[in-house]
Amino acid sequence: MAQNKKPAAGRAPKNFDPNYTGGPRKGGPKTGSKSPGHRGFRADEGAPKKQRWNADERAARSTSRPAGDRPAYGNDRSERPASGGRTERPSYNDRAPRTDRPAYNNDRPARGERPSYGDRPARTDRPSYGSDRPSYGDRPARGERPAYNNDRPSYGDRAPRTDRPAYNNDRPARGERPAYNNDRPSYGDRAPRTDRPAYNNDRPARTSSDRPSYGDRPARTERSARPSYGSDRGDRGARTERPAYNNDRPSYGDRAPRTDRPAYNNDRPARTSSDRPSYGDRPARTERSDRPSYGSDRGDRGARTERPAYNNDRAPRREFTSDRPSMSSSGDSKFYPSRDDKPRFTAEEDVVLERLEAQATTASDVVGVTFAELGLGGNIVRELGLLGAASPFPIQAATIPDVLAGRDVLGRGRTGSGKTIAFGAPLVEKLMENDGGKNRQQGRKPRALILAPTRELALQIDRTVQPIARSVGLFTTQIYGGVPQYHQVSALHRGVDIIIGTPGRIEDLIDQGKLDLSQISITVLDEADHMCDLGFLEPVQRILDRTKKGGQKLLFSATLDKGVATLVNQYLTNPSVHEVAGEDQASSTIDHQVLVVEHRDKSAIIEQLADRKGKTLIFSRTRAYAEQLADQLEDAGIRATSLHGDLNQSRRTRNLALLTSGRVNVLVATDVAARGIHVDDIDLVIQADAPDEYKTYLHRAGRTGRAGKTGTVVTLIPKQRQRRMDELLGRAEIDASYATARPGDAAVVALASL
DNA sequence: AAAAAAT
Repeated sequence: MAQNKKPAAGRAPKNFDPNYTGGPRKGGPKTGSKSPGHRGFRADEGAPKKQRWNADERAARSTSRPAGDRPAYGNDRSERPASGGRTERPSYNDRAPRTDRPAYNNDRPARGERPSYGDRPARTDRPSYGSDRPSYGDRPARGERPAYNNDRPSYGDRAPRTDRPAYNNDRPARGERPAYNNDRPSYGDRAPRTDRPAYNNDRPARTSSDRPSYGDRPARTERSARPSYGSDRGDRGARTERPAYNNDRPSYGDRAPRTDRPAYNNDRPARTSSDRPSYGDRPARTERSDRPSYGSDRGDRGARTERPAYNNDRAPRREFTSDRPSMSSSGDSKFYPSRDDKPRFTAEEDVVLERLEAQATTASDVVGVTFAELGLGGNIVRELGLLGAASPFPIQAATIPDVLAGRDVLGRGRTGSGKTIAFGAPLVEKLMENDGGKNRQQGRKPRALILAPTRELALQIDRTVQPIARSVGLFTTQIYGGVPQYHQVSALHRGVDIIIGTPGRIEDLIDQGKLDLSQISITVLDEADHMCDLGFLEPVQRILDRTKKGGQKLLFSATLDKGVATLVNQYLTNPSVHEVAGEDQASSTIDHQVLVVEHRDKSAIIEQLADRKGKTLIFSRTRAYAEQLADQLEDAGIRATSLHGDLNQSRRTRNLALLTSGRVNVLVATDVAARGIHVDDIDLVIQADAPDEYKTYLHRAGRTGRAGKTGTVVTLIPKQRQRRMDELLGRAEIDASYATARPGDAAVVALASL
């Protein structure tokens, strides 16, 4: 229970109260008797209140040490037993629910029945829920759930526990569990757990022996009163515990979509057609809508204005590149002369925007150059060496001097080319130079901000930037959602120099008055083009508006194009643009293959591809499919896990760590993992669903073939998607080989044995 | 569709 409180620390206790009271009361007769009487009369002096405060304090303490979760939890642990709550726990275990468990468990085994749960009263809600599903707006609630799951999991999972054994068997390597326990501090701490084994053994007997004690409970009396289970069920709807169960379910709720999946898949074929219409958004499309029949459509295709348009785009693009030398000499500030072109494009279109005119740096240009020569201080250079960056990569050599000179910079470097250090190191150097000593005081305001599109990326950036910052006595903190605010806020209170985070929580803290960006003199947008996409642009603009006027701005991305023109025009002054020359297909270490498959063969082929030794990253378009695939692979005996936005943050972090550490070899992810995430030695990327955007393709593919290593990208597409795929690969300037594949084909086997 | 805040 204390567990529940912990997570609640940063949030509204509201959510937890119901469960909380529900739990304790039933578990401990004492609390049960107290609550009715004392609550009404004395909220102030009652002993219960003290306990609560203690619990809060505990929670606060534990949350205050996120960095050192374990120690904090450890403390909790020690307290728990002392609290005596444990003594009561047993009674908790005796809870009616448990009695039900057996029954519950019995139902569970037939997980497939779950759907049958739908028949239950509680489930009835689902339908409505289901209808809400479509709208993601409701999801927010979901975000919570996951959180609930963290604590509860242990709880709700209890029934599932029966499953555990099997689960464990599947994941022998789950050394994580410890980590898992950490997440579930309170839970794991529970005596019951240790007892579990014993418990289970007792169970059979227990039911009979405990029953008497059950009889003692007031509530129980009611239970016993229930003549038939059937009636019991009727009551279930009203059962307070249920809600709790439901909370656990959420994870299951995710499953619901699964049911839809089949339908979804079925729709797919149709999709191709529906997607086409999306093309209709294009000017040329207007013609299309006129076309009554598809057949006629095709006939017209040759004449399609769009096509040529594509070609036209590309052609100039190359010219642009070839013009580079002359252009770059023309001046930096006019890199966005063709703004007039913009209106022609809509945001959704996957069109190659003109490349930003850039100063190209080649690898040969930086031979022999050192970080020190670029202007970085001794401590930073030393730290970079420790991080494995002995000498600068081209993109770093290109941008560091300009950043140090205080210029606004746009940097484009292929995935895995070292962009984080390219902005991180000079950023720290600059802050240090401006640090007159008065900036070390407590509560000083942050002076640099690094924005990223996903939490994992923010975390990863911090892992690189923090040591660099610390080497010169500066502090960083992460500000992103999905975790309690407390630690972040207290860090801000102590005073930090560099903030690394995602837009949502940063805005949230600003609105709460807990974060002041007025002293931010350097702002970095990583994956800048993505940050300019619909849904991100406005929050980013609001955040930039809060930073110091005239502050330095750095925009980085592997696919930096004129999609960032809005921000550039609005916030940057005379930016210098850098890229690394010679980064094209020819220099790539990635092999691209497209497998044309029958829809019904898709899952079998994915399974065969993923059943291999090396690390494999699989991308799916939706969270639900990612989850389904991960389950499918696990069922097939392949150690796999998933990464997507339906998981709570601790799971996301843990699952990613599973792949990083090699405890699983397969990660199935949504595009949350497409950009920036670095995991060593991923040698195969499978796109279970083809991406819609060429940039997405490039970023997903960029998860492999890093640091000069080789990698393979396999994209599965249905036959009717071939043409779209051609276009996309064309825009990405990638040459891929096509093959039609069936399960067991040589091509599939060969890929799996890579 | 996904991501990004939380309640």
